[in-house]
Order: sequence, then C-alpha cells, then structure tokens
Amino acid sequence: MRFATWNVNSVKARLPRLREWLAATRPDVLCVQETKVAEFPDISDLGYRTAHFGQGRWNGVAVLSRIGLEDVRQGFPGEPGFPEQEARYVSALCGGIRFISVYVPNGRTPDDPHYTYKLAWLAALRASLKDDLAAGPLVVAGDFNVAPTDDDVWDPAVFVGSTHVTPPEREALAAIQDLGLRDIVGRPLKGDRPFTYWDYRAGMFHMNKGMRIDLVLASPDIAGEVTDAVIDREARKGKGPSDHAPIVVDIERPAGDGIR
DNA sequence: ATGTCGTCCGCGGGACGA
Repeated sequence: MRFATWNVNSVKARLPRLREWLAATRPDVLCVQETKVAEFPDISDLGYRTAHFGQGRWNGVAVLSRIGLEDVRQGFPGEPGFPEQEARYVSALCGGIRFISVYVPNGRTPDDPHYTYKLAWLAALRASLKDDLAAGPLVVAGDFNVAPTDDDVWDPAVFVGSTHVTPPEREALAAIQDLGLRDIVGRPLKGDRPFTYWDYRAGMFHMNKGMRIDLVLASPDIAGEVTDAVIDREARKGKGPSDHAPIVVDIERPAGDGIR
C-alpha cells in the first residue's frame, strides 16, 4: 500500500500537475492541503474518491482514496476557530486505516493572535488524536507549519524570532508525537536534508534552502510496516509547482485489505 | 529571505496571505 501527503497550494492552479502526479505515482491514499476551493474538482476518472472540507479562498483539506472512503469527518470535536471554524482537518477510513489530512494554522508572527490560535489548535488536535488512536490504526499527515528541530530549517539563525521554530510550537508538536505517533521522515532524493517546503522567492529551491514542515505521523502498527518514504522533489521542479513537495510512503500492508 | 505565487475584486494592478 502506498500513501502520500501534499500541500498543493491551490488545487485549481495545480490541477494539471496533480493529475499527472497521481497518474504517475498512484498512491492508494493522498492527503491534500491548501485546496483553496469550495468544491474539489472531479478526479473520478483517475479512480479516486474525494473527501473534501473546502472553504473557498483559503485553507481547504482533502483525503483522496482509491481503496474506499468511509466515515468522513470534517473538523474535529473541540476544534478552535478564528473565531469561526476553518477548513483545516478532514479524515476518512480507507482500507481500515484512519487517514487525517491537516493544515495547521501558520501563526504569522509570535506576537500575533494567529500564533495563539495555532497553539490552541495543536493542543485540541492532540486531544482528538488521543481518541482516534484508541480506535485503530491511523496516519495524520499534512502541513504542520512547525519545523520539529533546528536541523529542519536551512539556517536556524535566519528563523530566530519567527514562527515555525519557537519552543511552544515544538512542544505542542512533541506532545502530539508523545501520544505514540511516529514521525515518518522521507528520504531526500538530493542532498541530505529532508526538506518538504522551499519558498518561491529568491531561488530558495535551487539553493536547497528549505524547511521540513510537512509531516507524516503514524500509529506504531503502521509505522512498523513502512518499507520506504520519499520526498518527491521532482514535483517541486519545473513550470507551475507548489512550494511544497509530496511525501510518499510505502507500507507492506496490502492495499485496502481487498476493499476496492 | 521578503527576490514569488496564489487569491479576490473587477478589468488594471493593488491588497492580502503564505
């Protein structure tokens, strides 16, 4: 079985590349972030069903699956809003695994109300995941907007005083992992840094000045079945890429336990 | 790092978010 996560930065702008990538990579399940549309485009011709929580101009998350899509949940109990709920969480059961696609609030700057919102959102997500973990195998994947350690940013000195690297953000993320979720780090296909995001500006991708802010966290049973995990930097190249690369994970479990 | 790209409004390019 193969699954993946990808912040596409607008599914409308990315649709040709998303379709090509799905056809070439054929994940059984894909967690998508930043769809930026109200309705997800029809990709049923590629064999995928879609669970989408869209908001329109901002945010938007989806789970795409070709191995079944049951018990869809848009948002989670106790989820904070700003002030209203935003489209940052959607989950579904696919082949007996709960796949959760998350787009964690950016936080903007540490003195911004959005930063407080980010910390509250992560704490509430932790409480929700604790219940989900008790129910069975799960994967929570997406754009966490937190670099777990200084090794996960191209130059820690540049990020002093910025969001994504502050101790409270890292502690909130660590508290989620401490539930027993394992961080499945993708292999970089070039260089030795597992970055998943490079700013569009200033040739950052070309210079490999990136960040690892997209994460795949898996329950122990799933983590123990991982045979490979790769950051598909090819998807960050060329004309009209997202600023994030997909993380593609292979596990030895047969796709969908026959549920297709 | 603030060098780009996406959205919206609304018809040209500015405002905003990331």
